[in-house]
Amino acid sequence: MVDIARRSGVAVSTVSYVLSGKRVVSAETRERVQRAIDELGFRPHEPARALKSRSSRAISLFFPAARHGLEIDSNIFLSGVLEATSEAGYALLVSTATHDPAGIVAPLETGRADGVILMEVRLADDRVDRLRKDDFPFSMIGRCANNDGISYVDFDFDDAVALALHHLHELGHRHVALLNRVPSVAGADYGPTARSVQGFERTLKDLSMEGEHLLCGTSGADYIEVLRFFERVPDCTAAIAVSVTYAPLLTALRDLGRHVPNDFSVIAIVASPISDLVTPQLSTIDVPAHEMGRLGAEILLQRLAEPDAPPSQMVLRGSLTVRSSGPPPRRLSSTNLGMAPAEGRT
Amino acid sequence: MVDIARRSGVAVSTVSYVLSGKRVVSAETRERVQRAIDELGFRPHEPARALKSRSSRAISLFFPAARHGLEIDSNIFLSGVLEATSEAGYALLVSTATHDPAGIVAPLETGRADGVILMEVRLADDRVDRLRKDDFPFSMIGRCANNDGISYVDFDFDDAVALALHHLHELGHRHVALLNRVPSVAGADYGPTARSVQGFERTLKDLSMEGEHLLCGTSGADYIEVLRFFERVPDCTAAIAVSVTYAPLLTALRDLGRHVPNDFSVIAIVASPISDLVTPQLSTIDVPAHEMGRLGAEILLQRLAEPDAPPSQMVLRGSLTVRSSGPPPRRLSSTNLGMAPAEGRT
DNA sequence: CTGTTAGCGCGTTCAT
DNA sequence: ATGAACGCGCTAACAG
Repeated sequence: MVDIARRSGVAVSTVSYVLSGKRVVSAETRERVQRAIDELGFRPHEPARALKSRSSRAISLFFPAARHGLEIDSNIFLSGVLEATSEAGYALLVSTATHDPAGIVAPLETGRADGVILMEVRLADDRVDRLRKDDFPFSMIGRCANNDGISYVDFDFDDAVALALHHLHELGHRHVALLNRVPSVAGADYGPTARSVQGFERTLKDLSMEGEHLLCGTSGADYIEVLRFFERVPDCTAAIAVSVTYAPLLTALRDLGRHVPNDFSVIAIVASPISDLVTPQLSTIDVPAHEMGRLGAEILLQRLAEPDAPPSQMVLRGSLTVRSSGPPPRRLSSTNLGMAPAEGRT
Repeated sequence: MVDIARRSGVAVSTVSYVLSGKRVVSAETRERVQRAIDELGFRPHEPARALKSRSSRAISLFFPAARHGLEIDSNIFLSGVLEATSEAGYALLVSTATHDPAGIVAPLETGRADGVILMEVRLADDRVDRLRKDDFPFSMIGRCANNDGISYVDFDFDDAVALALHHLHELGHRHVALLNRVPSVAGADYGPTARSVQGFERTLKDLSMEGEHLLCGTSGADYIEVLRFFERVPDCTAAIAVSVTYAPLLTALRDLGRHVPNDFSVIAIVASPISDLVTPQLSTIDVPAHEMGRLGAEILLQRLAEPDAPPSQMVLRGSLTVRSSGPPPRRLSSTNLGMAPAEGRT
């Protein structure tokens, strides 16, 4: 910087002001300085800037997939976060911390990041308590039971399941399963699981339907549990699959000889572009993961810009996309083991 | 730091040395200093450390998924990278830069990162030229045509396709399609595409088989192209699907009434844990994405530690996992449109 | 084995 | 509209 000051015949402070724009600089000198900057290929040194200004212009994202490899959705969230941060000129750090509260504040305490975005938020989350204690800036993709003063974006799983259930009811189903991931993935009181069950039970009652809640793993042979279940409960003619649980479900149904969608209906709740990867194509409720990532970052950046502004809290609702997959559902009744969706229970 | 020096009755430099371990400190004073650190909850300020030591202890990963949302694999690579960096005490920055060479050097030039990991490497890559020009430390997940002096990990797509083709030949297939993603995703001369085609054509010749190379998109209705193809070429009884192309393929086959694996064989080349999500379960060649991410980071970190060490260059080979999906392949010949795998062409 | 001290590159206050 | 000078928190000589 001293080089470029000399080269353009000004003081270093003037160079700084040209860079930051925090003081009026005459058009002429500004241009002269700018030329020197371009010619020397000068780039301001971030750590020095951060040291002096006490702001790293970076935020840290707690990234779940670092631990359990199957969170294919988190990718989409990440792309949204990245879009927002880079537009705002912020760098994005991904942190590998677990749910341990000490890990989550490390980037903040060491001055690596100005704020943190949390994912996989639990209804009662130690990390949130820790961040609140020192009033660190953060936002959440997801939400707790008590969210006073916290900015977050969340998806309305309660509503999504209700929506799915209504659709299945219209198709004639009267006995439906809800599949959630095993708690090991996101902890015991994981918001989406809790709230999807809530919506499930309420709507079952409203529509006088029967239903079962199933927790299942996704790797390897976990599908056998699912298979056993549907073997035991043949009346169950449809399922709502949250996230990657569609995989064990579809494998189990295939092994049971139940054809989707002719013999069995499935609605998957998945991050939006991933629904294109599911085969056979299923009706889905798409989680706008990219947008949620973007919003999650934006509300944090806003809080960094105006610390005293009121928190942004939003819950996004999903909408149903009906896909007709494969041949139209004319019945091939002789080959069926299960019930036909159009008939329901007798 | 001056506080903790006073509190433990030593000089600030001693505190620094306790922290870094770069000088021998007597067990007694070390413990005294450490106690003060713990009591005051002191954490060294990273930007200051970086300013003085000219090292950010951070590396930057160029993350493809920021642009096109469907690279579900990149997640797995990321988790591997994250594992290695965090173990080494490095922070991980994800960069949203495109293939533009200016973007890739930004974190290096501003002192935000000490090195860069590249993904989606092209056979001739501008970014690589740029990094080489200023001798910036970097590693690649993937490789160029000319890799002199560069550390990289890559997957042997040539070998993988050859392996798949041999297996299909043993099953009796004589006409096979290779599906790659459209070039728009990764650029015109994308290594995996080029090398998979290479392995395909060589092995076709070796085994006297016929084959076709197909580029396809994955979103929405792209599968129709694939459907048209297999309608036009009914002799083709098997396919090798690279990455997410399995989705349009399976959808097309289903719409054509060709049952997998009874009427048609598919081998997918996918990042390893993702193969569990594919329904129906397919025989796969798994790309060890997590391990590749880990290695990609490790070879960069090693280069940062010993700049003069020879570069590490590794090409990982895949192995075939045969999955029997659904009912055993007894033939239901009346319902078939296509050829049976066990019979091949007549 | 430990203390003293001079910057690292930038932002910013105070002067002019 | 511009310059001079100090210090952010830490590291690494150099001295003892």
